Amino acid sequence: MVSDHDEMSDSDSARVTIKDVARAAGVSIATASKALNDRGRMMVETRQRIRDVAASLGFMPNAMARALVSQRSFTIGLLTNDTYGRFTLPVAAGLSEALIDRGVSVFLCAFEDDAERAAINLRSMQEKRVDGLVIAGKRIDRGLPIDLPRLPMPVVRVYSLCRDDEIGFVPDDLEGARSAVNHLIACGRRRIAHITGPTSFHAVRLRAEGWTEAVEAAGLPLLAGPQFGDWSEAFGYASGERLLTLPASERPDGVFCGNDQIARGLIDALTLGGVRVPDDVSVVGFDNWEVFAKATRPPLTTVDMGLNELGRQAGLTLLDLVAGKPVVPGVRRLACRLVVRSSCGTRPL
Amino acid sequence: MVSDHDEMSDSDSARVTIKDVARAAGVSIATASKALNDRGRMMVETRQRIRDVAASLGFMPNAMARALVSQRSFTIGLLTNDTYGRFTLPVAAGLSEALIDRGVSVFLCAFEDDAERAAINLRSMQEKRVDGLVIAGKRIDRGLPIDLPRLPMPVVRVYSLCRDDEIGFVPDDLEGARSAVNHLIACGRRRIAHITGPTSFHAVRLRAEGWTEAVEAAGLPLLAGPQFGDWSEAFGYASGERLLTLPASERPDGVFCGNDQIARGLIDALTLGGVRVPDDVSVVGFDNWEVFAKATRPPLTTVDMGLNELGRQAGLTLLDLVAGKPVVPGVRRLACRLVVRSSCGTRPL
DNA sequence: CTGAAAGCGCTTACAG
DNA sequence: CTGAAAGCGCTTACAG
Repeated sequence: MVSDHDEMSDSDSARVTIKDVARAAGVSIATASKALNDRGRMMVETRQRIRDVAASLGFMPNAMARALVSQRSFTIGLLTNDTYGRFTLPVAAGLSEALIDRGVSVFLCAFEDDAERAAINLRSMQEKRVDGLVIAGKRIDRGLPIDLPRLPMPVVRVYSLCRDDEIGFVPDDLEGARSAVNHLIACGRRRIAHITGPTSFHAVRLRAEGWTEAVEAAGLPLLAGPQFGDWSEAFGYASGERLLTLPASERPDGVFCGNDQIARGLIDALTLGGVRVPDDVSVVGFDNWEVFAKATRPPLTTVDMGLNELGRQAGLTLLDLVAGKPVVPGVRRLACRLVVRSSCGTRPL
Repeated sequence: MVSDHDEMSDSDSARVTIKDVARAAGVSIATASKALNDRGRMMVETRQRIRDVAASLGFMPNAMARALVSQRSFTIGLLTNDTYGRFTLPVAAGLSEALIDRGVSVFLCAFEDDAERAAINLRSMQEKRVDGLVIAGKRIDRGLPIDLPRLPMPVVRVYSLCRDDEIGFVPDDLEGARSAVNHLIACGRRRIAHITGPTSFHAVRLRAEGWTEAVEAAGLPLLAGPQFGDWSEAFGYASGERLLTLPASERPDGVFCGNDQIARGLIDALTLGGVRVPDDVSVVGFDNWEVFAKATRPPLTTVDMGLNELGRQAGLTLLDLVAGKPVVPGVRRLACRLVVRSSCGTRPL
């Protein structure tokens, strides 16, 4: 049987309270509190002695007691419907990293798109008195399947739909797309196609717009326009097979794909059909999902959305809000970053 | 400026305390508490009236106050060094789903293999008085980069090294491997190879053992023995190219791969070399990482480790421990499940 | 410079 | 059946 944790020795830190520290140091509780929190004025030796005693006793302040009086729990909730964390995980990593240094911990509430579970999680966060909420989604044009009835705490959104009076962080898809296309152009490509996901996604429309703008700005042809499909490797593969049926003169020499999976499928089909990447066709992806991007043959040049940074910024902004600092509402579009690998060949200097 | 959350109306639920409920219902605080917690004896009408009042006021009990007196925070910590969540995310999903129904929330503490950050997170969990800790890793033969100095709360491990006197949950790699090989045999394969990760992983050794046992039990040849390499698609691809150089008679007709990425690379190389999967060679993977397994051409038959269930069980066991129930120490190996897709052909009935 | 007291929002014996 | 009181572990004015 396992019960180590309740056969406590005297040094059991969880049970040491500030009262024990005060007694051991021969001071009052109030003084102990002040010494440990570096507040008020007192003799340096007294302060140091109290701290030494606390350390030797293994004292750890009870955050819940502290929260009760300070009305700050030093916790926040991360609500997401992205259970498998394709987007949320990098966001969560950036978020907690930024917050842990400030003593705040994050509750992870992930639920499939199930309104009831969402409500349970939300209620739980309210009872636990989180200082704020980060709401993270898996697309920028959808909210979560809960309405948030005037929550009594600040909310920040990440990679999710965001009303004008709310605060949100999303990647700058438009600029990311432009940089992908400009890279293809810099690599000497002139016939640049765009193969991407379903038009119902706002991200798809933004990326297509970026493609259009950059292609037109360079005075190049828009070819057949963006090819919309779904986000899968299978669609990329099918698109590749279609390109193979084109006469070589009508084939694009560069393809900007809406995500890495499409790019992967496309490259596989081209390779199998004897078209060389990047020699014959350059390909750029979107997402920098490393497990895909690095494993593609050749490794994929792709656009990184900076999800980590999105999480970090969201966390810091939420903290500002909690502290009562004024924050301008609206959505922030954070810069994407092109990660160059080998699928476009070398950019001429 | 955004500050909705502090322009509170009277119905602001976060500020409604049990005192408000008691006053509005015309009873004492103690009575209100009893009514809301369904404890003690009292007139049903009184109880109901108090509840109605609480509901109409939007009362939500302050979990921290409650925790302070009950000495139970109804939170647990999930400590992991698997920042990108390949393993931890399914575990976390299973864990929180099992716990949310019991009112317990989970703190996510992910850190790269960085002892200092680990220590900060651990300390934070202790100050927040989590009821217990789940420690999740990314391999079954390594602990986290922290030593856990006799923690004052129960600990359960998932997908991580586990001492005999601790409690841990891991997948049954041995049996999972056997079931993969037996499936190949049932599909009529006789020359079954094993291509897998580095021998330094205990999981690799267990899976190789399962392969050996199942192959020998069927009276089939062990061929060249397991081919150890790394976990990458690139290694799978190189292995496929090597198989292509073999005379057809010496080629395996079935391959059990140590993970899905190796299987993916292998299949790509075979396909490119004109060897058909599953017609000429059947392939089974390990992990059921859906984004890979489903996108492979053909879709991959593979072993699912049941990480969700691992998380669920870990959560429930941790709750037992918290409740003081005796739990037999040691590591539990949970069954894996073969997910049949198309990479092995049809199993003859 | 230090301490006694009140209070954060609850629950739990214990009286009535 | 109901309520007054003590207490969970802290912090924060406020006195001394």
